[in-house]
Amino acid sequence: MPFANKHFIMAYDFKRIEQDWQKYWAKHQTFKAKQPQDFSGEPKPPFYVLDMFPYPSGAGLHVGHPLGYIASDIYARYKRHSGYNVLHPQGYDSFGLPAEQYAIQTGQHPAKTTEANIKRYREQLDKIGFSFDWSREVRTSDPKYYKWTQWIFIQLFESWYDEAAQKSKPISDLIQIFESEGNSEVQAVCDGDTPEFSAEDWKAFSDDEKEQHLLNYRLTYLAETEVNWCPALGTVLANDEIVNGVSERGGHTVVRKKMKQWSMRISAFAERLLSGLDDLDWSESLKETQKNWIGKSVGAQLKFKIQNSKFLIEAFTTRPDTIFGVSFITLAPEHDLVSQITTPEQKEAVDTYVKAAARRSERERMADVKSITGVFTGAFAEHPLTQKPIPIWIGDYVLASYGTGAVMAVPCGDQRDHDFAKHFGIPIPNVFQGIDISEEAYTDKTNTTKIANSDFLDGLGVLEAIPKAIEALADIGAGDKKINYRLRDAVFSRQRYWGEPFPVYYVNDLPKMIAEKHLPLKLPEVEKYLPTEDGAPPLGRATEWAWDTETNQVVSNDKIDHKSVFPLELNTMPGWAGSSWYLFRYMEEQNNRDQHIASDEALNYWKNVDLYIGGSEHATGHLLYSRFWTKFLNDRGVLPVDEPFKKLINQGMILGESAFVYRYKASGGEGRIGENIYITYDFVKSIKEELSKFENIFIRENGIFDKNNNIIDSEIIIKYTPILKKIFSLGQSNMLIMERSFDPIHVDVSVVNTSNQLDIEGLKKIKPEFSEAKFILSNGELYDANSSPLGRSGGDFTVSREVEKMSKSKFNVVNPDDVCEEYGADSLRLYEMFLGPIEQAKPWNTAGLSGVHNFLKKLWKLYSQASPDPSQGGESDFQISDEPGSKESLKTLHKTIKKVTQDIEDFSFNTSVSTFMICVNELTQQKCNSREILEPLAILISPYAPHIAEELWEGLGHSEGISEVAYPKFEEKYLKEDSKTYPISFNGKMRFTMDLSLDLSKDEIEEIVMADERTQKQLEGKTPKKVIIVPGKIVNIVG
RNA sequence: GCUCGGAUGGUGGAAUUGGUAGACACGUUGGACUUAAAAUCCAAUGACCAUUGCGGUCGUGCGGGUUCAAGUCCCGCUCCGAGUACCA
Repeated sequence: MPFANKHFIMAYDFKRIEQDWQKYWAKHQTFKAKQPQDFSGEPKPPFYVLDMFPYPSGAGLHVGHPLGYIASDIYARYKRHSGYNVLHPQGYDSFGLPAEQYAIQTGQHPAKTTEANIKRYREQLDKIGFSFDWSREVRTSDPKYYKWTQWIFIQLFESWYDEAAQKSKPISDLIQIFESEGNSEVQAVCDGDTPEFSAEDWKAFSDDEKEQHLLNYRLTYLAETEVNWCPALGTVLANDEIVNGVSERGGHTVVRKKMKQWSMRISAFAERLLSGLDDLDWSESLKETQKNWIGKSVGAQLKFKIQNSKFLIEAFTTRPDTIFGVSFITLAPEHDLVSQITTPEQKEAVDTYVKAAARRSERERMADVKSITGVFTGAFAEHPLTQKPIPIWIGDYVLASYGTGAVMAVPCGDQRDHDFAKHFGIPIPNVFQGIDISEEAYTDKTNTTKIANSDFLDGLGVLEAIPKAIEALADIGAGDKKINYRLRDAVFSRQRYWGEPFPVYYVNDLPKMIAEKHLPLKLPEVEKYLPTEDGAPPLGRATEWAWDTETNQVVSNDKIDHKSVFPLELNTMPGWAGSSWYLFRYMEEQNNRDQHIASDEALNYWKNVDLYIGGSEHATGHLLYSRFWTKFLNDRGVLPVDEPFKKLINQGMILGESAFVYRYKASGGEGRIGENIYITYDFVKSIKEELSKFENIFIRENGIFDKNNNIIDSEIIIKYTPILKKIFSLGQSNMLIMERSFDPIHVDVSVVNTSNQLDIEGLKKIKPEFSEAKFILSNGELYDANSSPLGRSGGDFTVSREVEKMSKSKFNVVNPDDVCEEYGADSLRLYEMFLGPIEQAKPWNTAGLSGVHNFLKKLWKLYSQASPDPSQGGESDFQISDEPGSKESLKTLHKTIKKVTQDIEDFSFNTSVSTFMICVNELTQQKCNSREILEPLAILISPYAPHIAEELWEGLGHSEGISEVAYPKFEEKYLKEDSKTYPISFNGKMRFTMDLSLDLSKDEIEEIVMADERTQKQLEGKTPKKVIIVPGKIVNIVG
């Protein structure tokens, strides 16, 4: 902490207390969850509280990370007090890109850095006093763990999806069906271009052909998918690694290119992923996000013949009723047919366009609605009902990965089609009765809209026309009803080193699985973590990366003979592989994990996560993938549940308050002062305000002028003239100052105090580039390397602040270790909760910590009237009376029990901290030291501030820890009120209050209120029109 | 662009089912204690007007609406944040 070198003598010695109890918990394994077989008598009901999987980054934890952990810890501790056997584990999602990037830069093995990062994470977590059961820790990069990730991959490979049964089934079942009846009848989810075959055909296929066909059905399969390819780096980039269309590292061009990759057939589960949401206790907004992501839409898939060609274009539409309004078709530039149907005259234009489109990211294309681009292919499709020719265009607003990559464009009914048609002068036929579509499309879908100019659909409402149109199209084989999902199959290959290897080798280019008993297939060693020179993934650098099918071992690549030794897969799995099933691994204890994900007893006992807390940024990634894998593993009998997380709470982000110093930048060639002058923000702020009036300012020997050479005589300028002259005294007689003369530069928040003053020497210590810098202080003095830091003449140097995401690169990270050091873990825990609602984003402000810290001191005092000085080795001197609590104190206590219990159930932790503050303030006022009150209070607060609670509990004379003591019971009788302070309002405005008995009837209240002289004064003799009385709430007199 | 959130004093936030806006803290100011500082305690603190006192007007991002009563419900906007399919 800035400038903090204070040693207070405090009665509440949090350092000693927190260390002692953290040791005690570790020694007694206080938070170790029991397995069902561990209970000798009556078993406790299970309750599973889980935090989202942390990635152990090199930066360590900042105060934003523990927010969710503290909330879940409070809930877990509360559940222990309420008699549950709580499973509250923690582990690491330890595969990932950052470790690999670091490995590329430094050559260090990612396993090594990951190990070090985990160690640091653990130290930081331990200091906060979480009630984690560490005996069950998992790490995704541990071969004992990823053995089972690989195993699940194999199960997916060995499965297909039976659409009729809505269930995944073993692939052997499908083979049987193929043998007996071919594939024409089976309702299986498969690739769009799967050809039909009979039982005879099947039997006649070679083994390789059979395998080729089965790949169309397997739940994980190889397919051509588009990736962001960076030729210069020879690798595929994440969208994250692309900034403004070029690679973040090096700024190289990125193009989209097709690559053969593993995919997961998550789309098969779309309907179940959607309907399963209904039974989940998740926030409506999160469910809504998933619903929209899955994107179910009902419509028709239409086929358009292409004139003079054997090809068909398939397009999905939700508006088959507008079929007579089609005036063109747009294909995605990547669409397979583009090269086949483009006419020679249009070839050049189309090729150019396709190339340009490949350079734009999908997101860019989606976001950009303003520029309308496209090219005519020269080809025409045929309208299925009118046989009229329809021009085929390509346009980058159509995405290849969405639907069929083709749009049947109806400009009168869709705004983008309308814009496109207008831009290229394509006709816009109107199919709506009495609607003007000359300016914009008409997108209303209600039945009151009647269809026109549409042959047999004329006069029908939209909702009646849709089925009729589908029927007509189906009759001539041009289309059918179809449910479409936006959700696409998930690409599962990564061209990375630091991930799970696929348990796959290739025979004749066809993938074969390594037998389960030979798992795990361990990650090989490589000399560099970069892709190979010819663009293969990093595993292409491994010299020992071939599979010997006779010895069932990884052997040297030299031995590859494609007879018994085959090449292994070079890609690795994505981050979400390990995190999609980790919750089930925790259910089993470490020593019983070899033979399975977890034992059936464990899986059946814990079932799924009762409470999951994590960020909403996982809404469409992790939370969808893990639901998918859970459903799959449930289908295949591995898991007893089909949803992973019953209740889910999203934690908001904690933002950082970045600090900026302002560097003077000489501009326009007029300034020759070094670039290393920093100016206090008070000054920059004032001068910037002035600049908004004058645009820029010239400083000359004879005064300060605006750009028209008029002397400026503003107050501020006069005030700052000495400083301005000082800044520029270094030689220039003619200086220009403009808005951009002051560059904000991030500085570390640790060298700035709560009054926004910079510790210049501190900054120089951590940032050597500032050692020669000159600082202009608020009193106009110059502070530089030559002037003695001790000789400062009272001037401050201030910074400006801005709320931003907390990140290392913005130097606004606050480390929880520092907070624990200065205020203690209990203060940190309380403060993180006190900051605001758990689900809301909020800025971190260290200054506020003293509030909760003071509260803990007051709490301590309540129990120990006169504690001796702990630095003298004094024991806590608790002053507890065995007298019963006063009526008042009992009321305070029970009010607190009621509110805090309700708050925990509602995850409203910030308000419970306030409630504790009110409670302690009241009890202090009441001079309460009764055991009857203070014992339940210690239990109430123990989920929030467990260390102090344990210490108080011990001080109260208990030898067993507090963590499983029964939670206090609320009793209504202590809160009984017999009167209420009524607000008396006139026309809705409160004017005064009156204490009235709650036994009074409406009429009695009215009588008393009307008789009051204040009422008469307000009414000024007038008779009120109406008097509204809500007993127990309010009186409103309407005049 | 699309999807999902959010906006209340100088700051973080509170406010049950529509019923006393600003609880609880931070900060600031003043005071007590002290040689002094820290710590601690007490008081004031939405803005404006009035003031000896009583009091009054405005006020929950903006513009409308419903209601006896709106931070809360409805309609239309503005700005900010997250996600957008290879960051985790």
